[in-house]
Amino acid sequence: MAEEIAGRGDPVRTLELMWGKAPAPRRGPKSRVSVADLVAAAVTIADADGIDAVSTRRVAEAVGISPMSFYTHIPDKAVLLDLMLDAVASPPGEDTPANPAFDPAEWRANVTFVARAFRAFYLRHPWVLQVGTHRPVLGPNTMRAYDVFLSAFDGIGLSEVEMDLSVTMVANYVHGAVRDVARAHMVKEQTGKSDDEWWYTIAPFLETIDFSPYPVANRVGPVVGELYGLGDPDLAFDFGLERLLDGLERLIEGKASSAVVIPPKLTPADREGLVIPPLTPPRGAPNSGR
Amino acid sequence: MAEEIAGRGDPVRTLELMWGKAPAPRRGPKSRVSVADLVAAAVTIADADGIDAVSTRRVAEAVGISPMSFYTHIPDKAVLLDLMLDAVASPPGEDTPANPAFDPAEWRANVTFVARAFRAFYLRHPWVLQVGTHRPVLGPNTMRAYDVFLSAFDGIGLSEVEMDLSVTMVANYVHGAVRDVARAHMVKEQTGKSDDEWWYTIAPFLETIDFSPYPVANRVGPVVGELYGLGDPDLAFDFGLERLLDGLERLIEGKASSAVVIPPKLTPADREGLVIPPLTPPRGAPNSGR
DNA sequence: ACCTAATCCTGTACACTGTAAAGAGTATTT
DNA sequence: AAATACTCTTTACAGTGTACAGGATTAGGT
Repeated sequence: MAEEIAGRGDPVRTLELMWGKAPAPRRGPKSRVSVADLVAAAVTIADADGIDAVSTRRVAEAVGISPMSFYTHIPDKAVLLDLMLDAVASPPGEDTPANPAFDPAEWRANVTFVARAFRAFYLRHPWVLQVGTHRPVLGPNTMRAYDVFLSAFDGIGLSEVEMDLSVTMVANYVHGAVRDVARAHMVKEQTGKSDDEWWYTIAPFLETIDFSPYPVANRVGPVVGELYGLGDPDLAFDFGLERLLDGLERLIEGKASSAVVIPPKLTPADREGLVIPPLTPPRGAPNSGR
Repeated sequence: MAEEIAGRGDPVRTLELMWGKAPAPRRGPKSRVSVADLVAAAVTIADADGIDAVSTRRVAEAVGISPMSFYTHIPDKAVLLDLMLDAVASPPGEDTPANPAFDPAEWRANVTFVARAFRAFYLRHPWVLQVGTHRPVLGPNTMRAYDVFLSAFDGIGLSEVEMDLSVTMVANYVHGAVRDVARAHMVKEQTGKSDDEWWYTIAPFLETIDFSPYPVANRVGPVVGELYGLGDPDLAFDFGLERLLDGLERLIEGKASSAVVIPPKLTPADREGLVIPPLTPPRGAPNSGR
């Protein structure tokens, strides 16, 4: 019942493993398995049976070593989760060109594209939504995804800070919006019960309840329900995305003349010379440019 | 390692417990504890020590019964999670008036208010973010929160469907945006390590890495880092919210003349007469109207 | 060739988890 | 008084992450 949270292991050790920069062992027997093998096995399990099917024992068994041998290669389960997140952020078979050609004139289409790709990524690996990451996963694949994401906002008149904030905004929105759909998918697979069946199961009970204390919901709910049945996640996603794009457009239009939106409140400059990577890389990768 | 997902127990039983409509027992000894006691204890534990500290044994012990007696009152741990979510959605001490007076003329302020309140709710109960809900929590408190949320969008020229979509959009955005902050809080409390320390720990390693394959990120990252240090979550939140509001404003402005935005694609009308509650109540409550 | 140190792999063990099963005690209905 | 329905308890099982100790294998230093 340890909760699934990545980013708790020794951060440097995690990064070393993620970038393949762990110092090569000088003595001792050759490993029968590699870290990549373990991570790949874990991802396979997670894709198939969900994140709670990923146990150190099962991963070890999948690659053919004994349970405790897992810890020879990966110090923690938390580290495994980090490695899984970066591994899945850009599937090997679907590499993207080094610099995706985003025409700034088509920025709405570009942002829509990366947002949809990001969403598709979550739907392909829904377990990612269940892994809480309280630190950015600074792995190569995640960085790549962040770079592509950022590129969609490049050259359209936004400052660097605004670009980062915009990526964060869209990524956050996508993350929030995809939850319901992804979970619905998972539940359908696991329990075989669709949303419709669930509603019909509880409908008799709901009829016994007085909804008058919730007047607005009571007015809106039935209308929405009749028009869209039990909800159209794709519609909801596009609706929100369009609003976001309109909001961005207004920002871009107003940039030329209007006041600066982001106040540059400098922090004490004792960080000079320090390599500070991006603040909030998206968790996972858009499967962009195919 | 069972994953924390609510909404898996018998839905009707869950609803009965949530609305206090479980049939009163006709015989047998009086209960020493109530469902509300158990839920309250569980929430206390979650608030204090995080969601993975909430075990059936610990909850039972907290109310003074033996571990298995838990199951006399609550069928599942999944049901407990649902009950916790609705219980926390509107703390007893902070009740709101039945109809919060939202002046439609001030809709931007109103939406900002509910969004901020929603965000504050997550920061007060960060464990809510770790509980995956694949079904809406149709409890009284959650309904109330949804109703208040909806009210902020009422009377400003949006259709019912657009109101629902707008609430969903804002709720999704807030959910996504609050993750990092909430987790940072939790980690700070649990490990005593702040984001800054984490960055300084990994900085030496990061300097050994070639970031040139990520040109845009490599350009944006340092600028953002220098201006805002390790990130200003409040700023990022407000930035995204302002864009959202601008997008909504454009929608509202264009409503009078322009074409209908939402195509009314009717589903087969075999749902007539069925009471269909709101599609996607927000998970948790804005602490609105104080 | 030997010894030592580093490394991989393994078995055992512990404290947890959710909860199934069975039974003991208690209050109400018949 | 007997049957019933309910609360609460004990025991038990299959899982989990991982600490610890030891055995097997390789390379470097002598």
